[in-house]
Amino acid sequence: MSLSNREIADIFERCADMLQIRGDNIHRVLSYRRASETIRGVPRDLRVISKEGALTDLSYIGKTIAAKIDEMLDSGELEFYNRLKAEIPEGLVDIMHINGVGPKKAKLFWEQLDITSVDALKIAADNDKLAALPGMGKKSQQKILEGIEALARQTGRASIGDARPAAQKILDLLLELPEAQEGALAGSIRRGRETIGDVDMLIAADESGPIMQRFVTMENVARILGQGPTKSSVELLSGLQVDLRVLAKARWGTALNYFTGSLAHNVKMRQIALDHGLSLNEHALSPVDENKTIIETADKILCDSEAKIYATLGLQYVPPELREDSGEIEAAREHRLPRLITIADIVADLHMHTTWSDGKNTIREMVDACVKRGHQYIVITDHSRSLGIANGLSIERLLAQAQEVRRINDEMGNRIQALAGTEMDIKADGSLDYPDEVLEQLDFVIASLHSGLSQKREQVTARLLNAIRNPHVRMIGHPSARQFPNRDEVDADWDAVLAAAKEHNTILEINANPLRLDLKPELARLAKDMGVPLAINTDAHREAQLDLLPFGITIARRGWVEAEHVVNTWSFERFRHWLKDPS
DNA sequence: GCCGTTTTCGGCCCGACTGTTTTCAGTCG
Repeated sequence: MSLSNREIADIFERCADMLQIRGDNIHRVLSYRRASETIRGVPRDLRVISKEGALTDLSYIGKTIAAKIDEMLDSGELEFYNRLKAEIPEGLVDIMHINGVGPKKAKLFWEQLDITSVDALKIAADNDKLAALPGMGKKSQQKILEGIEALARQTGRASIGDARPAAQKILDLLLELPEAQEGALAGSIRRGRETIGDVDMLIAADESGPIMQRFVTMENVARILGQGPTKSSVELLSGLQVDLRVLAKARWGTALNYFTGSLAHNVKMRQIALDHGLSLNEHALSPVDENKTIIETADKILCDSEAKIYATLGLQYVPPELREDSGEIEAAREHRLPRLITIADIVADLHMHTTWSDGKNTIREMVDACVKRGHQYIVITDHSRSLGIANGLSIERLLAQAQEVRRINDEMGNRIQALAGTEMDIKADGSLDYPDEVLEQLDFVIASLHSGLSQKREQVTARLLNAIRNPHVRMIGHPSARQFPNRDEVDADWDAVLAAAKEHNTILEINANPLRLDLKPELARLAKDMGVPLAINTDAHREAQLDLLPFGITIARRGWVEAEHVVNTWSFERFRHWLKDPS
């Protein structure tokens, strides 16, 4: 019984928590945390990487942790973890995840009151048992009760599709105040993570009081987690936590950089700053002495833009989406960062639905909506006959729709090119939903997984490969079929899928719908590196969803993707020519 | 436990806020 990447990452994270409760060296704890994060970001199967003997090529995976990974891959267990569990009750890890409780408090409750579960902690707090403990008090006890309630409310991370607009609304509200000079979203929203743990935002102002007051008294605030002159935190009724920082405009660059993260990127930036004899924090770059202590008498370097920080440290400017310590610092040092794709590069949308299947707008309405958005060409791609729940098209209806699309295309003249296509099911048995003689009558064929998503790896991989090898299939839609928050990606051999896509020049989609965001960035980056053609599409089921493209662009940028890799940045002439002769 | 343009040892980012203290420890990001 072997373990998946995610299970291995989870175990290392729990090891880190337990080591921290035990009071181990914090840097040893951090090593396990970093290893866990690295593994979460690895798109390939650890089993394969292990066979290649390349585990220690991954960042923060050394000999010791590589051996532990191998142990888990071989036996499905980790002796080290089992020993820790015998020593430290696992329930303490859950206790540690209560807001306001860290390793020291968890250990205190365990040692003093023999508390080893969140339930037991709640009972102790209800019975006023915590307040008398050293370092505790009535307020701390109350905070813990609130933290336990918040834990129950939490539904995990929010999707960027929900969090980004909600955060922008709050920021816009605060920017109406006369004191607010400038504002920006920071943190994982600015980096474009698919899911958001909490919201960070920044406002430049000389006087913070009125802004903080407005912030904590917004009508959708459930409780105030903290309020100070430079930093305040609230929990919204939706359960989302929002942190606001207010600072002077002259320090905008260092502050925005610091609060955008990621943590790992910041750590490397600080190291590089120290190499330059400078200490980097959210306020400034400050000269340090040989003990790395800030020289208070020396002039600090204030940065009102992020560009100034990177320039001062001899680095190319790093776009926020790349700031994950996944090679961007090294590339910036050598000035070889990619020219990331932007929304302006997109000239087409190759995946959308209409009332012919489960869409809400007619073909003509969608075509007009795309003209309005400036697209040069689009493809109408309704569902195929097996997807009954989505009113999938029979062969007769499919061919009738193709005629209708071509008629409308003629009507449109040269305002736009509308092509006839399909989003065809890759059925559970691996066969395709329409025969070749039907597919050859269409301009563009997408093949997608919608069923049999929990099949074994060999089966799913075989289905994807069969679709990729079909000469009429030009694109695989939302290749991993994941959906936030609940549906995991399918288990497939992505090395094999990417290699086949490269060989057959089959496009892999980056689906822009915030529920999907699929390919995920890590796989998009692998695909790009291999030269697999990509496309960024909305999969719109109604006109308004045509505006979801920016979410797909963000994902592509996180995958280091440039415009050239994405076929729907190409002119219609080039695209049409490529369809005929993809080599 | 990881890492190296200070490379096999000796480092490892740093400040704000809170609640408990009465100068600071714990937590968080």
